Amino acid sequence: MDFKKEIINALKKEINQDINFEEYLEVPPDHVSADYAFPCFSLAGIYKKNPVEISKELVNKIKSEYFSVKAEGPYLNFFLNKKFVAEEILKQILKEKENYGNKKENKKIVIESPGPNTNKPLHLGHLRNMVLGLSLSNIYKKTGNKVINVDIVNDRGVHICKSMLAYKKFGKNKKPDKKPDHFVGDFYVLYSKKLNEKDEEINEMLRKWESNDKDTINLWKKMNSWAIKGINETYKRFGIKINKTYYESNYYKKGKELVLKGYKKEIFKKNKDNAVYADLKDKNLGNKILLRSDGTSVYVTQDLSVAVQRYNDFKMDKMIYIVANEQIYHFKVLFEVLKMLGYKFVSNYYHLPYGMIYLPEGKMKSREGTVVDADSLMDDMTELAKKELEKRYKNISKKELEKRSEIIGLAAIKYFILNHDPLKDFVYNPKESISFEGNTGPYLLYTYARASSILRKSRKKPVIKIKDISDEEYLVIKKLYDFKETVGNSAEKYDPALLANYAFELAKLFNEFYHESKVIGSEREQFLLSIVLAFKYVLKSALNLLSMETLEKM
RNA sequence: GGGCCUGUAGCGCAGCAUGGACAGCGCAUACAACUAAAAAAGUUGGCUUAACUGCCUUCUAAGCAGAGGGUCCCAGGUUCAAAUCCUGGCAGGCCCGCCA
Repeated sequence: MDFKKEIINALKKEINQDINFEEYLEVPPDHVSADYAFPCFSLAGIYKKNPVEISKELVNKIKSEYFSVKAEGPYLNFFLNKKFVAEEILKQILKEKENYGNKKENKKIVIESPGPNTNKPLHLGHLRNMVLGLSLSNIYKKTGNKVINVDIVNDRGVHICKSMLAYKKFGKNKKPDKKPDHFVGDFYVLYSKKLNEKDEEINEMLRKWESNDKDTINLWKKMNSWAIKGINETYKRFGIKINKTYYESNYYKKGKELVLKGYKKEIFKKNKDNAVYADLKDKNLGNKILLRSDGTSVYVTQDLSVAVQRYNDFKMDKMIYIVANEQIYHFKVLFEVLKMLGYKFVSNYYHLPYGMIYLPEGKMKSREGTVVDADSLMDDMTELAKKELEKRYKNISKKELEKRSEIIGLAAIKYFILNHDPLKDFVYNPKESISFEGNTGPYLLYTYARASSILRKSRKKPVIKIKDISDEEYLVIKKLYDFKETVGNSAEKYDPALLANYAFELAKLFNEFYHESKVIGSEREQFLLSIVLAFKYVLKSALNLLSMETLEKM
C-alpha cells in the first residue's frame, strides 16, 4: 500500500494544475505530528493568493477514508489513519519476514575489496574497506542483484622486496612463530628500521625477481604464502568471502600488450626517451606514463589488463572498486585510458573512494609500525566485550561467553566505521570505540536482544488486531515502513551509513516504546507482540546488511 | 600552480542528492580548595571503578525521561523561502611519480 500515492491522487483531483506533486509532498519535521505535508507556496504564484488562504480553502475539499487533513499555516498537513496504516505495514512485514524490503534489480555486480599487500598484515584502513565491501555486497543482494566479490592482491614490487630482503638478512630461515602475516610484517618494519631506503640491494632484488631468479622467486613464493595464509584467517574472522582473486604478478606484463596495441593505433604517444604515455591534458589529468622508457609497465598498466580481464570473466553490469580516496586520480586515469582504447564497459566501472582513518597521534604508517592492525583491534574489542559480559552474567558458559563477545566486539568495530560517511576522514579513538553506550553497535544488539526476550517470555501469539494505538507504537511502525526506501537509497548512493543511521533511529524508537508500554500482561499483548516481532525482522535485516550478526540473548 | 574532498554545540557525527514550519543525534556535564579583576581555563583533593537531574519489587538500566549548550567556516547571489543551489574567499586533508 502506497500511502503517499493516495494523498497525491486526492490532491490531483482537487488541484487541476500542472504541478509535480511527488516533488512537493514532503515529510514534515519532527515537531509537526503530521505524516505528510503539502506546502502551498507553489500554488501562491498560480492563484495569486496568500498560501495560508489557499491551504484553508483546500482543506475542506480533500477527503479520504485513509487520512485526515488539517490546514496549518501555509501547509496542508495529512494525518494517516493510524490503525489502518499500522495494520497494513505490520501485515506486510509479518508476511514477508526477512524478505521485507527486497527488490529485484537483476543485475550482475562485481565488487573489488579489500586489496591486501603481501608484505604486512591488514590494518585499520583495510577494516574500513572490508566492512564497506561486505555491507555493499549485502545491500546489492538485498536489492535483487547477483554480487561477485573479487580481490586484488598486491604481491609484487619494491615494498614486497623490502620484507623479503630483511628476512634474507635477519630471518635465519626461521618459520613463522606467530600469525604468519604478522611474521612477514615484522620484517617489513625491520627493513625501514635497519636498512637504508636508498639501499641498492633492494633494486637488485627487484631486478632478480623480474628476471625470474630461482632463489628470489622461491623466497617470494614462501613469504607470500605466509602472508596470504594469515590474511585469509582475518578474512574468515571478519566474514569476508572472495569469489575470485587476482594477483598483480599475473597481470603486470599483460598490460604492456594492451598499451603497445594502443600505441600502434596511435591512441598513445611516445616521448623523447621512448616512454609511452596517454595525453589526458584535455581531461585535466596531464600526461600519464603507461610504459617506462625501458619498456616495463607501471601500476596503471597492470590495472588496465585486470580491468579488461574482469569484464571478460564476468560481463557484469557494474564494477565497483573500493579503494582509498588517495587513489581518486589513479582511477580517473584508468577509466579514461580504457575509454581511449575503446572499451565501452568502463561506463559501468565505478570507484568508491573512502577516507583515511587516523589515530589520535596522526596518520598510520605501517613502515614505522604505528598502525592499529586489524587483528589486534578485533582482539581488543572482543576482550572488552567479554569483560562487560562477565560483569553482568556470572553463570554463563565459556563457550557462550566467547561467542557473544566475538559478535559484540565485531559489531562495535563495524558499526563505528559504517556510521561515518565513507568519504570522510575520521580519527579512530580507541577509548571512544570501546564505549558500549549511545550510538554504538552494542546498543543495537542490546535492543534486538530485548525484543527477542519479550517474544521468548510471552506465552501468547502475535496477532494484528488493533483497538488502540499509542504514539510510541505508531512511530515504531511507521519507521519500519521506511526500511525499503532506506535500502534503496543506500544502494543508489553506495552508502551503508544511511542504513546505519536508520538502524539507530529505529532502535531508539523501539526503546522508547519498550519503556512506555509493557507488553507481557498487557490487555493488548497480542497486538504489541506483533509490533515486537515485526521490529525484530526489520532490525535483523538492517544489521545483517551492515554485516553485523545478532544475538537472541545479550 | 592545478584538481578532488571536508568545514554543522566542548568533542564526535547525521541532515545537503530532491531548498520549506523551532537544524537532529551520540558523547561529555559533580563538588571543594587554589591560580584569576571577571570570564574562560588550569592545578590539587577526597570518595572510588563513581561524577548534570530523575527513573530498576515491573518484558535485560548496554535502557528511558528531562536540562543547559549553535555566527550550520566567511561574504555575496538566486528564491516567497538557503545548512541545502550558484559565485568568490578562508581553513584543513588527499592527489597531480618512468612508486604501488
